[in-house]
Amino acid sequence: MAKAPTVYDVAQRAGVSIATVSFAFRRPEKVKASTREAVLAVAREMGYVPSASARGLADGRTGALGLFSFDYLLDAPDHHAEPGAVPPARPDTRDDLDAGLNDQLRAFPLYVDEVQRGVELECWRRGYALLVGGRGHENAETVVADIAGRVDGIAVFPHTAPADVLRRIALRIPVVELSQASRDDDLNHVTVDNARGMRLLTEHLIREHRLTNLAFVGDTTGFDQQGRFRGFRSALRAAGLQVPRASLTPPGATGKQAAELVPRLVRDGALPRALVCVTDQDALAVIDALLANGVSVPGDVVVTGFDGIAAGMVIRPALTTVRQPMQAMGRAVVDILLDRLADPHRGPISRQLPVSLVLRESCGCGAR
Amino acid sequence: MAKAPTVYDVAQRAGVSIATVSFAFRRPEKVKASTREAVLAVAREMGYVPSASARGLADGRTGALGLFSFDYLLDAPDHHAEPGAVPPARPDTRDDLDAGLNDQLRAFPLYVDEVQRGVELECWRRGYALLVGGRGHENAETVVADIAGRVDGIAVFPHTAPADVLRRIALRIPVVELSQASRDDDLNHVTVDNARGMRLLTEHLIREHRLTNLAFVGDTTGFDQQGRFRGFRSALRAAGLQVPRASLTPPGATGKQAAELVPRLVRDGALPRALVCVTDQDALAVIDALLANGVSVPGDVVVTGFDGIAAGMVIRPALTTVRQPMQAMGRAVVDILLDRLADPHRGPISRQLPVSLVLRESCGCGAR
DNA sequence: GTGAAAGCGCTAACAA
DNA sequence: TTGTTAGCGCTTTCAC
Repeated sequence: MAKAPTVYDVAQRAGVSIATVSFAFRRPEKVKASTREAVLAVAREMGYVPSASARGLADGRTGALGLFSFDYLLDAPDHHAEPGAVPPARPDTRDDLDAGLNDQLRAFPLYVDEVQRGVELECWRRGYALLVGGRGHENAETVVADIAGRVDGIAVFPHTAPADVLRRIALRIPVVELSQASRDDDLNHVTVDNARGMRLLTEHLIREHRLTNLAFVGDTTGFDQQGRFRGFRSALRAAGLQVPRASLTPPGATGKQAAELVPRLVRDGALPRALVCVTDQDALAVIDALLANGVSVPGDVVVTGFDGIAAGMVIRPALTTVRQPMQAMGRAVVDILLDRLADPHRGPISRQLPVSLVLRESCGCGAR
Repeated sequence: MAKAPTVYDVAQRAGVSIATVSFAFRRPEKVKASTREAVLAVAREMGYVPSASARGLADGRTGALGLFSFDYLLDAPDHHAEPGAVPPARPDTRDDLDAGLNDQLRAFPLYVDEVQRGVELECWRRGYALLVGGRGHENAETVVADIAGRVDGIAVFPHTAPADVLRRIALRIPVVELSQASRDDDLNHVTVDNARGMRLLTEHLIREHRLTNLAFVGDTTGFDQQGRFRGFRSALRAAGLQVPRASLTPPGATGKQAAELVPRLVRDGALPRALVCVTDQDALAVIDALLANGVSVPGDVVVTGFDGIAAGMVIRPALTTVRQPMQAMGRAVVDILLDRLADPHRGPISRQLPVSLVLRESCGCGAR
């Protein structure tokens, strides 16, 4: 690994000053065409690659945006394998449709992946690089600060970093959080109309499927989840139905906990006619548990989700849900970040993108 | 957006020198506990975030790895939408299973996504940030050099950047290419045994399904593709069957071109009994085209792929293929990069991971 | 049109 | 244990 050639090396070899080398790259119009050609030729020949660190230091911008993401796949089957580990030598003839629902669904992109895809594409389109970080085995606070130190703006999923850390970071660079805005953070936000989406869905269940006994499943801790629960309740209230006070699951419940709810409800004969889940992932886990307990979906119990992840269209019965425009949300994140970068005096920006109902089999619509 | 506090600000406020501030973060053991606490407290209070650019400049390392990727999704339906564009207001009741195969398959992760996932997870696990770039609307050469200037090591997919650009970059930082090694590049490589995988698959078709008239479909330009074609041919040769000289498609053919092949073959009554495709994406396109032309799969024509992408287990008939351990390949990439970083004197590393046969419906195995 | 030189914020000798 | 200081490679203002 040879030492990298620098502006000095190029300048010397080309017989010009370092300023000219720099200008040849950044301000071509300020350099006579012939000198520019000569400099670029020498640079190419020497394999000169400008140091982003030096440039970032000099002009105060890094040209990169950051995304601090989940690592929900950390416990995926493949994860703990050593990089060089040797899988079984004989052909894998196992039918992967029998491989267990969870493992199977892990093969599909989830919410964060879809959003990340949008962020990536928009970053590249606008000429920015994207620095992605996720909390691995380390301290989230350290990692998010580390990323923040490397970029011109950063996006975070909700509940991934402590609020005060984000607040401090937001003092220096624009931060977009992918959730509804809370009271008065200085962050920018990209979100959807959670309440409306869930209200539309609930109304559909009530009006089209004539359901009257609906329960809510999943964590309602975050702002978005609260919005969804609110939408659920308002639809029930408007229809004059009984309005549950809370989700069937405790605060902070995971999909696993949602699934564990099922056998209890079955045992107690307390299954409602519909289980309205706060996310697709919860819904998929619930459907899996219901089927495993001999309960038919949507025959005995209707199940719905929220997000619109790909796995929902693969599972049987296919999942009725509320689709968030995940990729567009990722693009909006970048758009906001660059807006704020272009005009630092602007206040926080919040963008709410529309949701749409996706009616499939699990509510009783469509082909069985 | 306030100006970011620097070491100087923190040092002044804490009444110490900048070296002490720096040490408080990087060499905690070199600073008396009480001063360290005090410094860290001040830093936290002021919202100090160290500048990665400055650090990178000073110590010559950035703490990030790079991945230069595809953007094969650039023409996805969602792509050209403006970030704030408003989708239709009414519920989306369309059954997305009818939405067109291609749009549907785009919802699933492809080869590069799976590999990228592995790179991400391993980077995070080892405490590195990951800078991802893809060729957007810009010059690939510029972009890959730009990324290279920001990281300690970089991984690239084959054919994404000109060979001489890579060679120059490899002079400065370790580069891993995700393909079989060519004659004598100085790059590191992560790959699979393409020839063996394709030979196993072809042997399966010959022995178990008694097929004798097999053709190869897809681009054979790259080293990996060549290996697959070689494996295909060697299986045919060993079985005493006729060995085609070339792929049915011209060099550089895309999945679209592979699909366009189908109507021609149908019209000419020249359909072979099996179409062995060089990638899953080609195979999916071919299956789609066959079904659209009223040809049954695997009844009339057997189709196979190579890669093991998720879409292959969703399509009907489910795709028989050769699975690459994509996530493990991503992890291996990072492993190699960090090895080379730790020992710069080491020569290029090539790691070949094993493949496995995945027998599903499209070859005639399993449930129809 | 080109060059000299002053930083950008941090790290790590070396001094104290 | 802490402080001083010389870079790291680049951008950019100001002279020439």
